[in-house]
Amino acid sequence: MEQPRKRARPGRAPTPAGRTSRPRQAEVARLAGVSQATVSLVLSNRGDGQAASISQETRQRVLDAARSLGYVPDPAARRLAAARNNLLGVFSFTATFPTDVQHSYYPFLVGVEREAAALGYDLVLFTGSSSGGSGAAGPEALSRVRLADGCLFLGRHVPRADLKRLVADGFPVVHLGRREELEGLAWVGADYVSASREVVAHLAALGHRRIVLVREDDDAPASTDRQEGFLRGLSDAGLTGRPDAVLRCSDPAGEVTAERVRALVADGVSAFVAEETDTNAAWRALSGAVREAGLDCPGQVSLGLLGSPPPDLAGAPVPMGFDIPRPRLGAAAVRLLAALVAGEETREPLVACEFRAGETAGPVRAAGRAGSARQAHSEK
Amino acid sequence: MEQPRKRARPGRAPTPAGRTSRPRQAEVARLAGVSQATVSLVLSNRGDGQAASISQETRQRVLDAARSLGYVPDPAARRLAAARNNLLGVFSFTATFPTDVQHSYYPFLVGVEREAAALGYDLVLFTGSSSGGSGAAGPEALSRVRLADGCLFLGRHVPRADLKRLVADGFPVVHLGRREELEGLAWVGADYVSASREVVAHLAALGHRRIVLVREDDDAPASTDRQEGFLRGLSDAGLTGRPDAVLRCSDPAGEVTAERVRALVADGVSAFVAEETDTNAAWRALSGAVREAGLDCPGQVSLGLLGSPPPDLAGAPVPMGFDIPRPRLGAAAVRLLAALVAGEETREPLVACEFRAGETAGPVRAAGRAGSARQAHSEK
DNA sequence: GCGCATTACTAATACGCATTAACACGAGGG
DNA sequence: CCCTCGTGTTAATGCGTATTAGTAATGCGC
Repeated sequence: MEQPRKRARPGRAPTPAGRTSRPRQAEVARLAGVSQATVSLVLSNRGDGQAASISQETRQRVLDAARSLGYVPDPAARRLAAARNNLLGVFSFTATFPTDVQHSYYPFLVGVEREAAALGYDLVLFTGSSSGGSGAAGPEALSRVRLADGCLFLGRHVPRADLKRLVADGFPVVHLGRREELEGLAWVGADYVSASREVVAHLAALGHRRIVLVREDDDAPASTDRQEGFLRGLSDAGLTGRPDAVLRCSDPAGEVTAERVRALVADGVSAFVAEETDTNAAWRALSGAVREAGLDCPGQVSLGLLGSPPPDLAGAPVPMGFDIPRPRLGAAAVRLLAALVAGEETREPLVACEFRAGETAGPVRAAGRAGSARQAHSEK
Repeated sequence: MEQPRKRARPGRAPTPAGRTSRPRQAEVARLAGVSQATVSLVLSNRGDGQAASISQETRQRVLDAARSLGYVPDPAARRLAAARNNLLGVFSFTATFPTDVQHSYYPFLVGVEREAAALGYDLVLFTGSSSGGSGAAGPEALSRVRLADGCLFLGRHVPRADLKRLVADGFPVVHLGRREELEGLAWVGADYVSASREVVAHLAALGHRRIVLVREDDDAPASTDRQEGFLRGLSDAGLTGRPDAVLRCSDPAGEVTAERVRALVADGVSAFVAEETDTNAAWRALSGAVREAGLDCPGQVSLGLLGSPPPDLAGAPVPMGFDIPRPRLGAAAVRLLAALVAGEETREPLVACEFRAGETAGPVRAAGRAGSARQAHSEK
């Protein structure tokens, strides 16, 4: 009668609150007349496969009970119990849905969503800029992602330190966009090298012998890659890259003038390609200059854009070039992440771009010969 | 010494796996020479506030220990213990990120994300089409949303039955877009009535005495609301609504012709407003007819559009009217949902639209007095 | 000095699920 | 008839944290 240690149990109040709590495995178990453990066994084996010694009948009873109660496993508990919860995180340090749609990750998310759905994952969007919740945007912010099985990071503003920490802890992380500086960080990116190379190859196939790349004065990997692809494309086609094949300018609008273009054309250049950047300054300058110079675009001069056309194209001919398959990039990132979560060691970092024929490239005209370029055209 | 029941402890293997375990509160506690509970207390009170009786010294020791070990709380455990997971679901029966950006929920999501972040919630995106997770796309799909603390539904294709079920179970649900048919379902919508009223008020203030609403033959609440607001606006301004103030047509393009518009203007009508629909047929017909009739828009006739301008405006003057504040709608939905989750009973269904001055409305010209069409043109 | 309030902290849960040793029950095998 | 297997199910645990009852220690008033 002395109840040795019955100290009016501490811990939590019997019922958290008035909240009509969602059903737990325990409730499902009660309804099905089995134990909670059985429910867990049945539900985790759901896929069918090697039923771990649960009779068909029991299994069915449990499934029925679960459905009728609308049971859904608690992701947190699931995760805590060292399992997985079929949740993939998506984290961007800037807003994922910025007001300025132009800079959004939307196209990526299209692919991310589709692929995640296909692979059976749901997406948790961690709101990175959140100053809300508990505390500042300190380590807390990034540590929340651990609720998911793995996390996809968008943008280049992800704090290095936190990322490193996650990677070091063995948390599955994939960065969307090239990011080689961080050892062990998985990432996916577009293959600008091959794509640029392909563009050059197409121009070469159209008969162009002198092609000039207009790029900005910038050492981002995206720029470097394009240049590398461009040069490789040239050498593939047996066009030794003359030093003036690359026009690197800090002020495209000022440097790529109609005169200059005309001069280059007179010198034998028959095609130009511009790198793609945020502003697409190179492309704008180039296409503007060509128009101003009174050159017929697909006719006398071919143009290429190493990337997607600017959104404000509006009537202008679609440039030949390549499209960055953003949705596919997103999908690839998800696939990679899923593989990491599953413990596999897949590597699939680069996604191919799609060649876009466009309307700004055509065969070299025989009539378009120029002064010192006579030899170049002699084969016509 | 006989160890009554020491059954070689079941449960999990001593160490889950190779996972490099991050420090736990227990380790911090050991280092600081206190109990785990103390660590929890110190760390959860982080913000400062009313220190729950922990001495400055201990507090500091714990904080130091935590920092030196690089402790980060495990969100899964945190949420498990707190009996909520700070997750809000977002469910759309069509893909959340459709390829066709035009029809996307993007503008809403902008607000949803921002508000969720501000309130300290993360977002779980459920895809209706998703066959993923653990089950088919059947009733299972909708039941998955229960994994969040509450859920936001987008679009009008949400199956009634399932929604009803969720509501009946007391699961916090908010529908984005008016939805009154379902008892007990919380929703947020735009206040078309007030906005339409305001548009009319503006026109009245500019001196317009005869205003005509062009609407399609459709009984959607959105249409009805606009008409109601229009009529109220008229009566506010003391302009008794003549029966012919509303032009309801099943084929706007065919019915709203240049002739008809000219006739109406001749009859004294100085302003037209069109309702907004998917196709904006009414607006297109109206503005086309006015142009065709050779009427100067802000000068001889004022036009209004009860909604957002069509995306393909391209150079045409921005119509006067109102904008549906989609981001704010999203934000309001999140606020409402958060309130429901917290057990509050807030009601904030209608969000005000923003009046847009545009360029298609101007004061009535003194010369534009009615009578016959002759006068209307005489000032030319 | 004895109650009583206050302060500083700890012990003991509980959260919901996965996991696994252990048990119950028959079916053969010797 | 006992013992070994196999099969189906359960009891008991742990994951890492939050919470609360409880304890020890101190201070205060009379």
